[in-house]
Amino acid sequence: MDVVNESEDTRLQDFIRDVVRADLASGKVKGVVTRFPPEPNGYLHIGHAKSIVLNFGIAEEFGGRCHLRFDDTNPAKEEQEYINSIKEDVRWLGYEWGADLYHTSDYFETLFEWAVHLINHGKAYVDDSPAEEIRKMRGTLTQPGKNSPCRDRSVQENLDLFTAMRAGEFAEGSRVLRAKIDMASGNINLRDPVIYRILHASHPRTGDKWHIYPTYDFAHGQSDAIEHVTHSLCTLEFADHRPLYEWFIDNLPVPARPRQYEFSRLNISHTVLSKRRLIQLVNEGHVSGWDDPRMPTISGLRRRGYPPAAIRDFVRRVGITKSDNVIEMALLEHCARENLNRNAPRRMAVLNPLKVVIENYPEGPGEELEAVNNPQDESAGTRMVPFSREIYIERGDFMEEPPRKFFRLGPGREVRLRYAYFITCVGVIKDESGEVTELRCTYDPATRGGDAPDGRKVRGTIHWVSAAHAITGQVRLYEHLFTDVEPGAGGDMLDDLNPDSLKLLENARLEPSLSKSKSGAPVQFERQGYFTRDPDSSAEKPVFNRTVALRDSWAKIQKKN
RNA sequence: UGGGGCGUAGCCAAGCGGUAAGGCAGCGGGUUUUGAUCCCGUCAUGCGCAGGUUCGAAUCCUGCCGCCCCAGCCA
Repeated sequence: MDVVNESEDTRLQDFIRDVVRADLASGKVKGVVTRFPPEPNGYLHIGHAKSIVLNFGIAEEFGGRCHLRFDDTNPAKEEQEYINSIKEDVRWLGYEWGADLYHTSDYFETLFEWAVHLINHGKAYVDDSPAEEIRKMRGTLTQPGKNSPCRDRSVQENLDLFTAMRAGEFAEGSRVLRAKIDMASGNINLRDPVIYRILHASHPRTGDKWHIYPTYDFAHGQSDAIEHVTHSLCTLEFADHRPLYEWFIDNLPVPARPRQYEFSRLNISHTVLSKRRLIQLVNEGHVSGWDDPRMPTISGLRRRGYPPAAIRDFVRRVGITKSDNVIEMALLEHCARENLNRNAPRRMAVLNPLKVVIENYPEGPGEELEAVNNPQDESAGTRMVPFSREIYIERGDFMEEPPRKFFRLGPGREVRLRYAYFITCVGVIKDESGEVTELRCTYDPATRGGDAPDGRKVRGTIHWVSAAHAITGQVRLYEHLFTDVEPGAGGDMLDDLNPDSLKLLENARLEPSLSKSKSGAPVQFERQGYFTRDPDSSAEKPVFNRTVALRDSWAKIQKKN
């Protein structure tokens, strides 16, 4: 394979990479530096993955580096727990920041000096107005704001007040420092934005050292400058902040001039990706936690069994643009299947067991039959699977009155047991209520391994597991968390919760080799889907989560009729 | 009624004045010891709408229309 051509073919194209290439080509920047700047106040979700893959990906592609920077300017809502989970998730996604781990709080002292610099140049002032008053004076979207009565304080008075603010001499919320820009600007962010507020909260990293904390706007661009970030990539809602970002860069003695570029955030059908709504799902108990396999969080996807490579592939396929979008969940699922098809070893598992007795098969321990581990990967080899007179098959693989095109088992019908024998159904046993409790079958010893020497064909091949050898486990089948493409579009997202998003199967019968499977490792249950062992598993009872079902054209045919 | 952003197929998305890439979904067919995978075919006389410039326009100009974001001492 021609490696050079391959990398050409897969070269990613988007407006941000265009800018990076141009800046590198013109010599505007000598190397590219990006950053992923999460606020440690929640768990990462797949929307963050888009940003992570973009930022770390660009650094990788252009031989630069990507910083991991915790944007920890608000001690009121940030916690160490989140810092830990974020690091774990970024690593799991396949990225490493090396020595480039930073915190905005590392720059608090510099930021303070720069605020003083602004005051000294008459470009910032302390405002004593209550929050409510400041809000009123800000004006509206269509009407200009009004100048605060504090706007023309002397430099000295501002300095004294700001110093006292730092010393913790004022009550929380009693005063703020504002940049003096333009109360009549059409851009509300320029109407004398608050850049420091009083917060008597203990910070996870700086403890009780500070009583004032910079706002996002006053911290972000300057942090980028301090770190010599060249391309500061963020989502569209920050586009309005860019003039402010640049105003600080223009008015402060910063060591570099980073540039901000905005792209649209990721949206996915049948789920929600806003921090607020994710928190609500967790806090109100609609899911078991941040890592519930139905959650679009990185930890949820991990527990669900999504390979990190599939997530990277997904966000790359989605692309980077400035248009609003809602990506169909089907694309994410496709990426998972494509990866798992290549990598997941195959096993047999009967989710809804129905006992089958093979009347002409000898009693006793049975035999072992060879099964292929992965038809897509010869190097995965084969394994031996025990077979005996009593087995379990899937209830859904038998119908007493099969409709047209049903290729599986029915009275008098013959099917192939995968890697085993052809069997024919010769009897159906039911209980008083009429429910089928057992099937009686005969097998053809000549079809051992699954091939008929006489060339006889069967339409169906079904999976099975030896009753005496099977281990019993719990299987969790997941569906979309929401029934609606856009949850909450019609009001409350809770109205759109899918009542069937989790189905528990307590009595699944698993091929014995499954007792050895490791949590997180993918496995395909033949004819059903991709699964992974859940950490809830116990020694006696393994638990498997369904990552994604196999495509099912039979279900599609049934739906049509 | 202010400022910013965006409109190419059901969902994404290339395209940068020379006659609409690709992926997902869908549909049709072939192979198959997974109704899986894989393979083949099909899917925009059309690029929000209306004018204009040009030999030629999704690309340039003008005017409309629609959608998203902004009035936290959140990020």
